Amino acid sequence: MEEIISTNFIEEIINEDLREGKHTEIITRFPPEPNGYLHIGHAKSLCINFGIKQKYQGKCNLRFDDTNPSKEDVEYVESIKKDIKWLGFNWDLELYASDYFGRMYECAVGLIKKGLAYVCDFSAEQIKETRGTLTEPGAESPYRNRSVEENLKLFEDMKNGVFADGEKVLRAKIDMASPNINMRDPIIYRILRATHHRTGDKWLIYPMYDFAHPLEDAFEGITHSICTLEFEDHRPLYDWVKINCGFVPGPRQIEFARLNIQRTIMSKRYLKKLVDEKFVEGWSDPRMPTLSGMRERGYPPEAIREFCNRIGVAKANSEVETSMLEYCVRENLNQSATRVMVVKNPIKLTITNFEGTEYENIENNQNIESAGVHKLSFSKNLLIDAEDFAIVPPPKYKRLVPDGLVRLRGGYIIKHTGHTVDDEGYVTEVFAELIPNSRSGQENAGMKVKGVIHWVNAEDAVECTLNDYDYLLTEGSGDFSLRMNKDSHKVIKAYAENYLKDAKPYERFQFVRTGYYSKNNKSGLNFNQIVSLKDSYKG
RNA sequence: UGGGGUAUCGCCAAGCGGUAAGGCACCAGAUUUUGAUUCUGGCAUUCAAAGGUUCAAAUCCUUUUACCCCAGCCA
Repeated sequence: MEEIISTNFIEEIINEDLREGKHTEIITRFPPEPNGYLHIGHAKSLCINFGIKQKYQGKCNLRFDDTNPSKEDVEYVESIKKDIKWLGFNWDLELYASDYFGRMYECAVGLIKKGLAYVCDFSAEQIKETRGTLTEPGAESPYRNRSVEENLKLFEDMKNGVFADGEKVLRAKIDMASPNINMRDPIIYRILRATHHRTGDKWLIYPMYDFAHPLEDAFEGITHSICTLEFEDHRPLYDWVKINCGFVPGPRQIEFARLNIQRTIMSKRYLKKLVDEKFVEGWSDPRMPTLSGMRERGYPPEAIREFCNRIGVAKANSEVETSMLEYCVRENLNQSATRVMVVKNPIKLTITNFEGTEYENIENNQNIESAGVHKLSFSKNLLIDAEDFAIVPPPKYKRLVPDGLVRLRGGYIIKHTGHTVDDEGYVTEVFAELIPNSRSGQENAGMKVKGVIHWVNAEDAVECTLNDYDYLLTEGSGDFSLRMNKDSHKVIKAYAENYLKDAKPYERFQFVRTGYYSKNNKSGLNFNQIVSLKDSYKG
């Protein structure tokens, strides 16, 4: 096989394994527990695992790690599948840890027969008490030296429902004095009477992660089992199970640093709390950092993948700035989104020297020649955004001012001639006259103007709602208390070009900000710059 | 205090003994009918710190420091 250039440490490991002839095909897996929706952190793992599949022309399985029925639900398996597809990945095999319960049981029996596992009668409290501490060794259980026959019988009884939940557990017999707490006779099977979303009430005992995971990987012939850093301490146990159940050399566990994004909640537990306590409308609320939430916002899946490529893979804990993600979204939308004019806070603009109706050709996307144009009607009754006219302009203001000139994007240059204000001093209507022959290509088109503003024809503009997604759910500085504002999700009423009327059924527009008007505050995404319809990204 | 990890620009991140890639952010300028895009230029004499080895060290050795993870019958 020809040498593959590696771009991160995981690929380096794989390359070395390949060089040493350990494998002929590389197989990875994405193993979510169906207890919540996928979020941007999972996207990183997805990109790593499916990226390896693609790079080495191997395989990547989707395996639901459903070993704890008390937390899992089919709703989650469906959402997970949908989100992975949306992100653009195709798994080879769709598997469930629960399909292996029988084989896992046999492996446990095998361990007992080898004298490497025993049934322990300790209560949860007793196990905790005898586990020792970080600095002190644990104490051996008095049940540790039961005979193989007795253990076999007891374990079978556990399976057959002879005992109550928590009455007994199966433990691996390793080393209660190990400095690695995971090796202090870890529990590998517990009794749990809960209806499993796939196996129903067939099983009363369920394997623990540390026992189940290496077996799942081994059963499937996974070559590289990629997980996050917190499992580094579990690797000795992973290998212990693998070896003692007879899978040698078997899969190799590799750990990488999970993704953290500045001020973004990335823990399933807290995301679930937000959903359960109705801080949001659900897992797919556009404020959520879930893949489905991002889909609702109009984030293209390609942008998320690009983000994952750019942040890289390493073992150092890090926290990526949100500007990195936003950049990827902007970069993609810049090349794909149809530009549409939208006025979010409308004031009337009356053109005093124009009658009738004309049509302007609006470029769908200036960055793509083939994107074409669409028509926008023009009349004397227009709407512009309140922010685009200022009686007293702030410094460096580039839009309409009293007696000033400004270009209506895609149309004429206009000159301010007057305006009216209400009792509180807010502008209610602006009057202007257009400069004849000032449209693109015409003789007066070259006039110097302050800037270019958005507008819509009041006579046929459509009302729409926009998500003001300034607000991604964020944690308060330094703590995870759920004190974000419930109202932080603004849905703005706005007016858009009539062109959008027939676009597609939609409830809300998503828009992306490409820069704020204020120079020192342009880290966000820009309102009237790029508009993408969320439906265009429905996968 | 036991064990396992990690430290390279504000944020990610290459680098694997031969004299600090790249991206984001930021700054300056040019183009521009989106204050966008695009384009050009600037942004680590220094790699957590201190010693040492070497002609040569971010890379090797020693010591120190900081941060992260582990005591669920969760994953």
